[in-house]
Amino acid sequence: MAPAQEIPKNYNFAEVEERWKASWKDESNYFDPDSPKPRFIIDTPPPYPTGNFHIGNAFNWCYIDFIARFRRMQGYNVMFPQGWDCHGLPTEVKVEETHGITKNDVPRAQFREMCRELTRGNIEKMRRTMRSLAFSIDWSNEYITMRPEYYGKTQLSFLRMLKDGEIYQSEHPVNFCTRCETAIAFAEVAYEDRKTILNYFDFDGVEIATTRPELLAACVGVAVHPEDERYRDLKTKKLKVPLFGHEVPVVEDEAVEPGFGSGAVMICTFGDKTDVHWWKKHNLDLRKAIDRQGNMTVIAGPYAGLTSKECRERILEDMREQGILKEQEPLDQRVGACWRCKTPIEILSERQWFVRIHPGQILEAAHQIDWIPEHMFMRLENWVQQMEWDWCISRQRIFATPIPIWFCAQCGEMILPGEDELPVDPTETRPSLPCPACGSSEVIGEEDVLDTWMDSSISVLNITGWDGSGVPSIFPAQLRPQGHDIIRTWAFYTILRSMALTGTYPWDEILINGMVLGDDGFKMSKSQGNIISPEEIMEKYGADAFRQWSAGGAATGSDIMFSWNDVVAASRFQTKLWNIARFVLMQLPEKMPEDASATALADRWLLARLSETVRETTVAMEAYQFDRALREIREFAWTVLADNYIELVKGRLYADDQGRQSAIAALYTTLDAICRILAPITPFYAEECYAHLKGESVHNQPWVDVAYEDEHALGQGQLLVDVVSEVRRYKHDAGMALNAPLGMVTIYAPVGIDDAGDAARALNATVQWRTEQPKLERVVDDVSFNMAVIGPALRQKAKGFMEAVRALPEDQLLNPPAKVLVNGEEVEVPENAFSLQFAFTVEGEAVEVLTIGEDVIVTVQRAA
RNA sequence: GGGCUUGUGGUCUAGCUGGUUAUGACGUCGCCCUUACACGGCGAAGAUCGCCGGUUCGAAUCCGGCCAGGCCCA
Repeated sequence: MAPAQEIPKNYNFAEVEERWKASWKDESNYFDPDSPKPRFIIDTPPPYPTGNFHIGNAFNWCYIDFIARFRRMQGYNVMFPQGWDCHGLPTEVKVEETHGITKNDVPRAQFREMCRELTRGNIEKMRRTMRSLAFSIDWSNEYITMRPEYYGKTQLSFLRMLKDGEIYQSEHPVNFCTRCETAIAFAEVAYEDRKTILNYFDFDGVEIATTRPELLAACVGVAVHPEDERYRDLKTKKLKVPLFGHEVPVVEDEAVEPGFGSGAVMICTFGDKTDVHWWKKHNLDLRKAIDRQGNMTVIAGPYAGLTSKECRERILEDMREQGILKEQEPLDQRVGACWRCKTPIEILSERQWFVRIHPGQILEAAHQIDWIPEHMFMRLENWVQQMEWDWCISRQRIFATPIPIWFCAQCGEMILPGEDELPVDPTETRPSLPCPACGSSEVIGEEDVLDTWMDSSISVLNITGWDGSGVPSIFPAQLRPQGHDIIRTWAFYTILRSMALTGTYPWDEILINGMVLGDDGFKMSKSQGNIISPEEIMEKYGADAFRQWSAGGAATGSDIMFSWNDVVAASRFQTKLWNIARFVLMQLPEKMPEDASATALADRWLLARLSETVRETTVAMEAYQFDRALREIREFAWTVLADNYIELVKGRLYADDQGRQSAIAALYTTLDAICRILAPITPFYAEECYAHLKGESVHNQPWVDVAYEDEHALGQGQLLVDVVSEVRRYKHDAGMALNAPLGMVTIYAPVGIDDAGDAARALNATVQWRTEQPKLERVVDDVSFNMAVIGPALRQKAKGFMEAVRALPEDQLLNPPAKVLVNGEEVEVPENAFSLQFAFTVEGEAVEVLTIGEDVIVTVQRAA
């Protein structure tokens, strides 16, 4: 314990946080694979290494750190790993930007190395922010998806699923970004509102409305509603496509809306998802009019080589010339666009790799997981139920995990590497054996790479030590924390792959956090100008204040608005708490006596309240209700400990009599406990305070266990506190300073109370506790009813009953009858149905009368 | 258009398995620099709990409709 004079007057968060950050050891947070303790494995999100650990990440990680620290103190063997989801387009784009090249200007291997280099630097920047925020990450379990040991596992998982028939390649329509020149999954399609033009034109005698005339060359049919009278004669006819001249069938489909446009729809391969649907259903031809770069193909005839936009204009011009363009009108529509570059996506038919989706199996697994909050499960359910086709996992990019496959140049046979050869890059190396089918050694390496979700969806398999041989012994993990924005991606894909590779669900619980909004209530974005970085907050108020905002800013699961107010309030709480701690430390002796115990009423009351607080906080932490936990702690520390208790016992502490030992014992226990229950939320503050108190690290302490049951202390202590605050209020109202001498205060309470002189010193008055009735005249002033008793007991008779009681004469109210008459019916008076409020009249001397609750009366006789 | 979700004093927020005067913070006003703290203490004002209807003795809380916002999707 540090001597009082060594305790600085002000809490300097910057100095304290810097000092502890430098002295904490990574090893204290390592998961111990050999530990007999129950394990708690957290499948933490691997962020994309942008170099900027933003406030949304920081908020998410605060939750994780609260849990990790709390569980460690509770005796769990916690794994809090840190992953980095490196692959992907943004890094490729950034590299192209900074080097002033395009990815095709340099060899693939060189381009990858440039991406790796950028990523390494970005990861380092983000690690620094994470350390400043005091996240107790297990750095021995860090994984980086671009490293061979990780993407080798991605490849292994690919081969396993390929062998199991869960992965296949096929020519199928896929969402395609013509700017990025890659296929993308539905999860990567962002929808945007756009204005477009609906063009009406003559299609071999039938009026057709389309927003995409450039796809005319890809027209493979015309659809009408089966009951549409206008097109009755068309049914079996073929129509000739204008400008191009090829013939297409007319098909009937219920899904055609007769009211929209002309009621006849042109089917192209492919304008939108509905086209894909009809194309499959009616078994139509495939005509590819747009290529991977977004240019028109040879089937577009004279328009070949044009961009789709140029083609559209030219076709409309030609239609106008031929007099078949009837009308044009503006139309609002939602357009699918690449989530990264916002280019409208095309649906192209491409040879791609797919993962099979089994909706039933995924939902069954998802049902075995506890979703917090519960309703987030529905988001997954809705997504799974409306999946239309399998997950396209191949990408035409460079910085990603290679698909570990070759094709025989002679016979086309697929050649797989041995699992012990992984990782491989089939564009750089050759298979170790010749083609098993024809013996040729001429091979073509697959150039396509894997969707990055193929990397990140095995995060939990990676941290639990999956090596391809069945289910890891520490699988499934205990918890997956993540945001609700990636339920349909990361959560969904992880469940899918866990089922495919281990046959079981990946985690016991999934905790979904909300999104962080700017202090203006809008999503943080550059264009909105409302971005606030964790660094900016830490610089002004420190990491602990930021962490308190994370804990207390919103209920778990709901979106949270950033608020400087809350951060300032958090910082003030730390200042207050620092002063409390300083006061306590100054009172404590050099060495705490072994046998010190709390005996006085107020001291026992404090411990009983502390016990309640610890119980509530523990329940809240276990349920991930960090806002509730923090509220409990603040309420206890500020109101109960500082405003009530310390004010009450100050006199006793100064007086240096025998009661001082009792108070010191209570304060010591309490400060120790506060440090510990606060440790998961404000690790720096708790550590600093605990160091002064005990000279040890609070993070090595077990979670608080103070079961202090004392019903009497709880009730009587509360009465003592209420009396003191009531008399203080009286002093305040009378215009007296709170420490002004008051004279005589007499408290008439039903039970005898020994307050060890605390009330007298706190009020600067002579205080007498009496159990007899005061010699005052009192009259019944009002009746208050206990609805919690009356409601269930009397139901619809409640109203009449209350009227009947109010009407009783005073003597009957004081001695209530067993029954009262309600609408001519005798109704029994339930126990504790009502209580009386009294008004007092003063006799003789000038005595002020205060009442507390129902049966405590305080008289104040002011000094002359 | 569909699914989920939210709507509480000036601002943000708790409560929402129904029970008398609705939580806390910031802000506002008044008094107080009492030897831990003025980043403090003691008080005060301020809310028809989005609107309408229903269930109930009793609704911020349950049900239905409407209005407004958010997220995800078509």
